[in-house]
Amino acid sequence: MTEGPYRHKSVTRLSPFGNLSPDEVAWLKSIAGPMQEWERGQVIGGSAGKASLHLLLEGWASSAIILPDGTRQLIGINLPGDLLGLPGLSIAQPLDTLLALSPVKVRGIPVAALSEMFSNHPRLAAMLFLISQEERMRAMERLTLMGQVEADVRLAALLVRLSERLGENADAPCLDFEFPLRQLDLADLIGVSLTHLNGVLQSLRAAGLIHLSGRRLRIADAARLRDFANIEPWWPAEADWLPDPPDGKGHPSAAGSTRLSP
Amino acid sequence: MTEGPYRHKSVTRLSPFGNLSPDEVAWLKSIAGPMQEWERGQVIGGSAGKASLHLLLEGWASSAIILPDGTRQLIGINLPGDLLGLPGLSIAQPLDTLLALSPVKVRGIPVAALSEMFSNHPRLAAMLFLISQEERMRAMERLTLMGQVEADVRLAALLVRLSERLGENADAPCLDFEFPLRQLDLADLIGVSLTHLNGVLQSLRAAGLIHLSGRRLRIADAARLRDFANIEPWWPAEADWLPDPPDGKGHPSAAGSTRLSP
DNA sequence: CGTCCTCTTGAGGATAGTCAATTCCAGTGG
DNA sequence: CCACTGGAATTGACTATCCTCAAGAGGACG
Repeated sequence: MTEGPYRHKSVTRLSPFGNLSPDEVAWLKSIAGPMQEWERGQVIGGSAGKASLHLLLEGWASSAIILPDGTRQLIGINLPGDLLGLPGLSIAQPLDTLLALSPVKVRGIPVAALSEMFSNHPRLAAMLFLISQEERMRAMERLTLMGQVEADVRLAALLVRLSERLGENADAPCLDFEFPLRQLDLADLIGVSLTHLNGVLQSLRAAGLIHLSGRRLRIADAARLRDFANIEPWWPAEADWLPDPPDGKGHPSAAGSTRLSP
Repeated sequence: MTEGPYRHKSVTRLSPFGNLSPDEVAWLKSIAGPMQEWERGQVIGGSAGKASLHLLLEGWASSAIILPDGTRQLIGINLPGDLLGLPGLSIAQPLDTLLALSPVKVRGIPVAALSEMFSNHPRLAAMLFLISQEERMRAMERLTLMGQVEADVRLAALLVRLSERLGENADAPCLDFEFPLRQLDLADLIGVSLTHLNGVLQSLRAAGLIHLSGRRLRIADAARLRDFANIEPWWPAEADWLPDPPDGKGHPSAAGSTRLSP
């Protein structure tokens, strides 16, 4: 029972890049603080403006940048297993705020653990590095969509990526799932007004691409939705360059093969 | 003379987070491949679609995502000292292309060097990790501006951040500098059409905020420009958690103090 | 049965895109 | 010295996406 939450919530986010050794798993289990819970709409960590690291165990969250006039941009959707707060480490006055998009459970991670990870667990550090690059690439894609395509395509792309991530463990997009976001959250994700988002949502519904009601989303026509969004499936890289695991189990060249072999 | 380029082109990008030990500097000097040059508009590395790492020595570059219809989004501006291509490591089929915005000089970095860095130079790895987080945060800010403010403010913000980065070494924004970008590049950076960008540029000129002509940009009123852009100055974090340098020179708690002490 | 949150719809207006034509300017060659 | 050339910058007219303001409807919950 103590193994369960770790296998499924935190370690799975690292394991796509290589199987973890027992030492690595044990260390990961040792660094997280006590469980905390936050309600939808609350700031994870209690207050904005100071850096903190949190491992998301349950629920959906988002990093948001809130402008002086109160408007906000949601950067992306964070799912269980994600490590929240890394970008804030790089800047003296953090720009972003961690918001709970649904009721969430998190565990704090002390920043000192990062130092220990880089010193004593180089392979874990490299995996975390890769995950961060992946999230950076996701932000780049969202930036591109924001600048180059219209709101309806942006919304479709957001939903496609979300269904892909939710289906990661099954190696297939998840087509029917709990959907805690409000329309205002979607509007702040794709950068349009609530009024306009509503119209865009209606058009996707009218086209028979999605069904959204009662906090549940069903993707009615995944092929046409992806076609409309005009994006390719997202495959993680084969990370064949990672350092050896400390105990020598498994060849690094075999790392990541579990997900990528079709 | 062999020391010079490294001090000013590659190592300066890492040193804000802590002074480098001789070992670290020597290792950094050993990993880069031969110098390559590319013309403005060319794809650094020769062709899009395959991951590669390059250290930018001279000129301006940009990571771009090019959509099937030919439109492109420039993610950000890369300056000498930047390491290009990191996000591409995380995804099997890279989304982005590295473009030369001016004539550039780069040196290739083998991916295997990353593995060695994580294993044998943990402090350098942690610094590179932090730099990546900083670039991720920059992408997040640009995403926010794209979604929440209008084109003229986006352009102002872009120029403010650029002047800050160009003046990093002097601890003050650079207000008068060579500016190799074409208006089409600016348009693809802030996500508007060339026609519209031209109008926005005119309005900034008419307001007396900037002077741009003949491949040179002068910021005429830095205070009002920043006020118009509505952004705070960007200060790197004090990275007081980095692992110790291998030879024990200098305390980690003093790392980064050189830039942040006013 | 009211209250609050959320979702929905409409009208008018501002921001930004497309299309098209013109000017400017640095090279380049006659 | 001057026409030719191609990239870059500029301008205008028209259209479309998107925003603001406003009002109303549905639903959960006390």
